[in-house]
Amino acid sequence: MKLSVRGEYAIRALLVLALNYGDDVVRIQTISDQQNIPKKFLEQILNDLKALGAVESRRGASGGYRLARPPQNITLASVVRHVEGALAPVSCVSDRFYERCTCPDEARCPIRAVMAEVREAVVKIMEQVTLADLCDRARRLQRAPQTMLDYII
Amino acid sequence: MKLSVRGEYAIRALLVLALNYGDDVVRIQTISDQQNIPKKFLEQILNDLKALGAVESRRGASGGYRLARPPQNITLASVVRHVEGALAPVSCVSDRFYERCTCPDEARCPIRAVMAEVREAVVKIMEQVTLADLCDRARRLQRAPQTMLDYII
DNA sequence: TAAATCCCTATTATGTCAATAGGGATTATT
DNA sequence: AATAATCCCTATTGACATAATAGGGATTTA
Repeated sequence: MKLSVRGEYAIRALLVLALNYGDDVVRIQTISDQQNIPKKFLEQILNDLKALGAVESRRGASGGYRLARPPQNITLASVVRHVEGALAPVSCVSDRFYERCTCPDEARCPIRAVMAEVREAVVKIMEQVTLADLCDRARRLQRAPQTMLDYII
Repeated sequence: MKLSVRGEYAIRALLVLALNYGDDVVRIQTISDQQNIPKKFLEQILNDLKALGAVESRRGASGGYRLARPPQNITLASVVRHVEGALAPVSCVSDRFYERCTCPDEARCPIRAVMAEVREAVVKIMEQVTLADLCDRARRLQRAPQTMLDYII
């Protein structure tokens, strides 16, 4: 039930780009510094996100990355599915990454039914939250004084 | 966002024991056959579940395993937490398996806030569903004709 | 006493993950 | 034209986790 470090880095990097949406491109080095992400590792991840159509890049001196689409158009679900794979806790309830499991009768497996509910709950959140939402939250959290934050989570 | 094979085996084995709750003990071999689980691997898992207090065993000829508590008393959350660890998608939002992440400001991390929501959604289901619920579902699914099952998921 | 079980530890094979390495291609600036 | 700064691409590594196997020991029943 875990997101890999790679997936987390991808979201953190996209958040930086989303916060700079409309401005100039952002260098890998900058993102790496701001977010404590190993630069070379981040290179791979950002490059991979181009295949998703989430980011685009400019090469050469004063090059960098920016979002290829408006932030309200990029969901967490699409990002995680692209860099990690299934959102479902077991692949036998996954829509796009389905694999048969080793249980004797999949159609009558009660565990599968529960796992399908878990999947739905996760997907519902991840498909609904966009990079624009993350930006909103980030800005709201930025304004909140430290003493308030203790009570939010 | 994935359950390991080990965790899946644990639940499948416990389901078998729950369906036989009140009867005699069940041999590893029987569970292994019914559920297509490698016997030696299953040994380790069941033994580990004793530490959780979920199962107890009788040794020797005509030995085997049975639930140590009523099935309505054993939640999926407790099982998965014991054999796998955190239910949370990232450890910085985990209650019992908390670990600080590498992001610059955890208290103001908007990603963390979303991940906390995902955690809540998963925990809500996993803490509520017990082995007794799985038994109910199993029996209901057993009665359903094949043609109905196509429409359930 | 023999057979069937659970019990325990060690080992292995495989794969994944996170990161590093090393250079190539492109572009802006001087 | 030269230089420096960036992105681009592939390969490799080291560490770790996972899934399983192996081999015997302890216990109980028949």
